[in-house]
Amino acid sequence: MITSNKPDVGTVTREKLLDVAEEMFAKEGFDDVTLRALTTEAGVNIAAVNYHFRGKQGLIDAVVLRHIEPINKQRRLNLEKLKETEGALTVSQILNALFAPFVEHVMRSDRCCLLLMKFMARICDAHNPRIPTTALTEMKSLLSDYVTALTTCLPHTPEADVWKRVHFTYGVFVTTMMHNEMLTEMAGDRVGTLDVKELLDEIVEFCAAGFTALDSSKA
Amino acid sequence: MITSNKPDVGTVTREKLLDVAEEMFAKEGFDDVTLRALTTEAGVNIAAVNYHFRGKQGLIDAVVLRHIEPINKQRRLNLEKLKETEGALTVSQILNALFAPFVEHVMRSDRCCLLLMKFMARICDAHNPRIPTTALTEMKSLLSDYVTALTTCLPHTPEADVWKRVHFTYGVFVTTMMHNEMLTEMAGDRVGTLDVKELLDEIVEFCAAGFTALDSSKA
DNA sequence: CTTTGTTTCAATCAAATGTTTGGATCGTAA
DNA sequence: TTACGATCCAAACATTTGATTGAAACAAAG
Repeated sequence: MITSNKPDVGTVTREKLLDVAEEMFAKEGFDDVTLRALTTEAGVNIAAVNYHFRGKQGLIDAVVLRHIEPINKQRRLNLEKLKETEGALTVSQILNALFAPFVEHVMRSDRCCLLLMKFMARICDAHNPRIPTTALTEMKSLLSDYVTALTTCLPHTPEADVWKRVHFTYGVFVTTMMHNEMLTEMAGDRVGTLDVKELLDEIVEFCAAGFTALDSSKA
Repeated sequence: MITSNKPDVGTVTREKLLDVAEEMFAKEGFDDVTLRALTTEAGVNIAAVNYHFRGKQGLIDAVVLRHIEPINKQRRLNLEKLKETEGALTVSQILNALFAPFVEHVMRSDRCCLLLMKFMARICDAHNPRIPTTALTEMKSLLSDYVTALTTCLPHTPEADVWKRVHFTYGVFVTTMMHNEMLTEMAGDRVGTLDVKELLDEIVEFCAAGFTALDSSKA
């Protein structure tokens, strides 16, 4: 045996870095967080980032994949399960299969909901060069399958237009997650008690209406 | 007389800076464009930025306000004109009054449509500290008036929920404008021939359906 | 105790960036 | 021409940032 028997020796600073990075990246974005601010907040020497993650990008990769992978796995599962059900699917069902894993992941975490939402929204910015490419290709392939499913239940909408509408929906989702503090402000008396599940249902209903309305208007 | 009688003497580098800045900011964002890259592209000395605009932020302010002000002015006009019409307004009418000035401004410009769309999308990122505050307060006040108008034609939706849906719509609009190159890719054979007016109509129809569906489901 | 591998730390490095400076250049008016 | 204000420019400056280094601290094994 070379290393110690206590499994978490030496991994405490690594975990600390991941947690603090996640929080600060969510609040300020990947580029606006300096390694100095991050390591100071974590109570860790700045060289630890290079030691444990081979640099800033490595830290970003680690903290991003930690969240995005289980969510996308569940999304695949949901779609498979949905395909097995008999009868025609509704747009709402499919959109829900796509977004519910996100909500479940957020609520399962012991972390502040609003912060995690914001972090996930930053991950969804597919044009940010800091997002690891492995996450992007997986996301693209996943969306492709969802578009196929959506096309089958929108008889009058060509697939190219379904893509466009998925893009619209994606816009609603990301912007809402990113600027969620505006929603808590609007909630009035129930400040801070933003129900993520409820919010997702509203988004799904809003977008599903858009899908079906444009489909029937082409009939 | 102190200065020359030719009105555009000495303003050529100023204009050049504004034009190049607009294009590069659109493509890469405010922070990712360095003054060196910008002035090199413009064929101008780097000190010109400080001389003409008192620094990078001053340049950003100038190029942002140059576009946002005429659009918001037209938006106010449209809403006033709409209020004067008899009978109840539709959600589509109001959303159109909000977005049409943007399209008209883009098409009136001699600049590349897609670039200008992207630039405007960046301006709409209200949380970017580089966006001049004067533009933000105007936008907030403007949106408030539009929400009031929307509330009157959605009898079952409380104003707080109208705000939420406006937020959704804003998300569709901004994301679509920002990542418009994805849409041209999807267009297939008609690559590059993205019709901005047509695209806006689709967005309005998509979102209007979401507004009315959620209103009637509460009836 | 000595050795070995892992982890931490203060200090330093190299590159990039916005800003500033002091003088040169140019056009115009007296 | 001369004087003057506006404009331009090469060079330098101060700061920040991610990365690196070499030694120290530590724990476990021999």
